[in-house]
Amino acid sequence: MADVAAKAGVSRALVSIIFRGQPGASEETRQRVLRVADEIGYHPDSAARLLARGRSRTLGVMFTVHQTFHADLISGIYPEAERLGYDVLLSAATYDRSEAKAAEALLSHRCEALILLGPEAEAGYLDELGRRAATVSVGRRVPRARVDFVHSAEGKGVHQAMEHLVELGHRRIVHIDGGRSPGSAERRRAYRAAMRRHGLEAEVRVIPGQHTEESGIESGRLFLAERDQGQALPTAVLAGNDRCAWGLLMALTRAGVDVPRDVSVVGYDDSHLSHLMPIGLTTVRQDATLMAEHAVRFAVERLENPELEAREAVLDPKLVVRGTSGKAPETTA
Amino acid sequence: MADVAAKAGVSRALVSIIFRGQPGASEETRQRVLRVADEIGYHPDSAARLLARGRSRTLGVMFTVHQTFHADLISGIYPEAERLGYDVLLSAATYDRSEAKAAEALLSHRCEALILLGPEAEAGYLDELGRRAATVSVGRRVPRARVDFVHSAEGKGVHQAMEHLVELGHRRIVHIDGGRSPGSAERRRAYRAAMRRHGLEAEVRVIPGQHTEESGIESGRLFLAERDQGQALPTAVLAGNDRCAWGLLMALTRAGVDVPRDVSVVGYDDSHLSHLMPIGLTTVRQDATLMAEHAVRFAVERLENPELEAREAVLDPKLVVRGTSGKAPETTA
DNA sequence: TACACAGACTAGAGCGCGCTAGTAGAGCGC
DNA sequence: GCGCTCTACTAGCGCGCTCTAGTCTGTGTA
Repeated sequence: MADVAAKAGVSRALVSIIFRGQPGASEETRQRVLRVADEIGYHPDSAARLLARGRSRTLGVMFTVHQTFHADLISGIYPEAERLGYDVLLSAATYDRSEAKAAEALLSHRCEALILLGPEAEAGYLDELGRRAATVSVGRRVPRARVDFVHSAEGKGVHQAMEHLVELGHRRIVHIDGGRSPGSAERRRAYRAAMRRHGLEAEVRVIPGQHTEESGIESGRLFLAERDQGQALPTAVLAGNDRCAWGLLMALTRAGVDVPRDVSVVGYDDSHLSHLMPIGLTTVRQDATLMAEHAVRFAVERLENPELEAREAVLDPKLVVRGTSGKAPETTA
Repeated sequence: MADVAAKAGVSRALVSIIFRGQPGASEETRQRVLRVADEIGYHPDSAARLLARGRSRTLGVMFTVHQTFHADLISGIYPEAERLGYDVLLSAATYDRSEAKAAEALLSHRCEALILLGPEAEAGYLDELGRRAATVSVGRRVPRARVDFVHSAEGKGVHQAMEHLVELGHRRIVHIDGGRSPGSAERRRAYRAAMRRHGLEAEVRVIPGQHTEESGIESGRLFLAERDQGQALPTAVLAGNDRCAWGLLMALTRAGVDVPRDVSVVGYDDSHLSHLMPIGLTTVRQDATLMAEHAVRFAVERLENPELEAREAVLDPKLVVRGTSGKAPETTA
C-alpha cells in the first residue's frame, strides 16, 4: 500500500480511501491510484483491514459436508450477504471434524456472525456461541438461547404430507425419523399428531433413523426382513428428509418393491436432487433461497443491534407431489 | 490479551508464548494464564495473529457446491492440513458466484495457498493465481502454469472401464463427456483410443455433456427420443462422472429401460453415493482421501520452497464393478 | 569467587491497514 | 483584504498480536 502511495505520489490514507470506495478523492487521482495498484499487483490485505476497523463484515457459515440441502442454502447465502456488504467464509463439519471445531475456526477468523446450517451440537454450546457472536441457526431450534432461528414450519409440512397420504387411502404409515437432527423432533411430533387425528394411533410407528442415505437403506432392509418373516410392508413411509427417502427408495427398488404401487415414499426438503430421482420424489419443499436470505438478514440485523431478542422466522413449507406417492394398495392388515 | 496478562500478572508477551504453545514459560504460569484466559473468555484473534507473523498458515480451498466428489475431497483435506499445522478456509463457487470470486475471497483472507477442486476457470487466470499464491489444482491440468496438479490417471481409468465393457460384448459404446470440466478432455481421448484399439472407430460417439445429473438426464432423453425414431439404443454408456451417470440412470429407469439388461452404464469418481444407487454404480474409483492428502502436501511443500517447479501427482484409479454393467444385449446393429 | 549459561520472563517495534483530526488551497461574498 | 466553506488530501495513532533482543534470577563449573 505504501508502495502504491509512493508510486502514485499520494499518501497511504488516500489510497485507503480509494480502495474503500469512499468519497474524498478526485476522479483523476482515483484512476491513477487504481492503475498503479494494478501494475504493482496490490490487493488490500483483509487481515489488516479487519484488524484496523473493528469490524470484519464477515459472516461465517458452518455446514455439514454431503448435506445436499446445505449446498442449496449456501448458494442462497452468498448473494444476499454480498448485497448487504458482507463477506462469507465457510467451514465444514465432517465425519471426523466436529461442529465445534468448524465453528471455532470461523470465530478465530473474526467472523462477526455465525450461520449454522442444521447444527446438531448440544444446546449449551450453541448458546455459548450465541453469546460470543451473532448466531443464527437454520433448521434447529435452540430454546432459551441467544440464537436466532430460521426454519420451515415442520408441523405444517408433515401435516400436508400426512393428509396427502391418508387421502390416498394409506393407514399403515411409518415414519423414519432423523434422530437428533434439526427439525426431527417436530416432524416426529407432527407425524404422531396426524396419526392420532385420523384414528390411527394403533398404527403409529417411528423408526429411529438419521438424515442420511444409509439410514434410509437400513430402514428399507428392515422392512424387507420383516416382510420375509411374514409381516406386511408399510404402505407408506414418511422419511426424515430427502436423503433418507432416497436411500429407502434405492433399497426397496433394488429388492423389486414397486414404488409407489406397493409402497409410497415421501421425503422432506425438496433438495436440489429430489426431482431427479427415478420417478420424482414426493416431498415437502423448504425454500432454501428464502431461508438463506432470512438467515443472512437475521445475522446482519443482530450485528447492527446486538440488544435484539432472539428471533424466529418460520417459513411455510409446501408439499410437492411427484411420483413416489400413490394410492394405497389393497390392504390386508 | 492485555486483560489476561494483567489479571495473571505477567506480560502480554508471555501470554502470547503460552498461546502459541512455545517453550519459555513455566508449567505453573502456563496453567494460571490458561485458567485466567478461560475465565475472561479470551480467544486469540487470528486476524491479528496473521498480521503479526508474516504467515497465516491457512490453506484456502475452492470447491463447487453440489459436486459430491468435492465433499469427499474436503473431508480428506481437513485432517491432513491439521496434521501439518495449517488452517483451512473454504469458499464455494456456485451457479452465480464465479470461481474467480471464490478464489479472490480466499486470497484476500490471506490464505497462503490455494487448493482448487476441479477448477474450470481459464488457464490464464489459474496461472495468475499460481503466481500470486502456492496453488494446487485437483483434477484439472493447467499446462505451462505455475500450478501443482493432482489427479488420477484418467486414461487408465477409462481404459479399464472400456476393457470391461468390451469384454462384456459391448460395441455400441457411447461416451457422454464433461465439456470443459477437469479431466474431460483426457477421458474423451482415452475413450476414442479404446474404441479405435478394438476396431470400433465406426461406433465412436461422444455426446457433449457436463458433470451434472441434468446432463445425464438430458442424454438419456436424447437416447430415448432416438429409439422412438427407430434408432437403436447404445448398449453401453460411459458417463463423464458419477453424477452424470446417475442422471442417465434415472432417465432410463423412468422410461422402463432396464439397466444393465438393456443398457450398461459406467460412471467416474466413485463418489460417496455411487454404491447407494438402486443397483450400485459401476464406476472408476478415484481415491478422494489420497488425492486430498497429496494436494495438501503439495501446497505445504511449495510454501516451504517457493522455487519448486510445478509438480504433478498421478494416482491410479481403479474400476469398481457393481450392478450397472452387464453383458451386452443381443445386438441387431 | 568469578563466570558462563540456561530458564523465565519483558519491553517495544512493527505487521498493513482504517480512521480521526487535521492542513492546504480554491472559490465565494462582502 | 477578510472570514467562510468546500474539496482534496495527509499525519499519525492504534487494532491485537508476534517476535527480536534483551533483563534478571538461579545453578553449575573452573
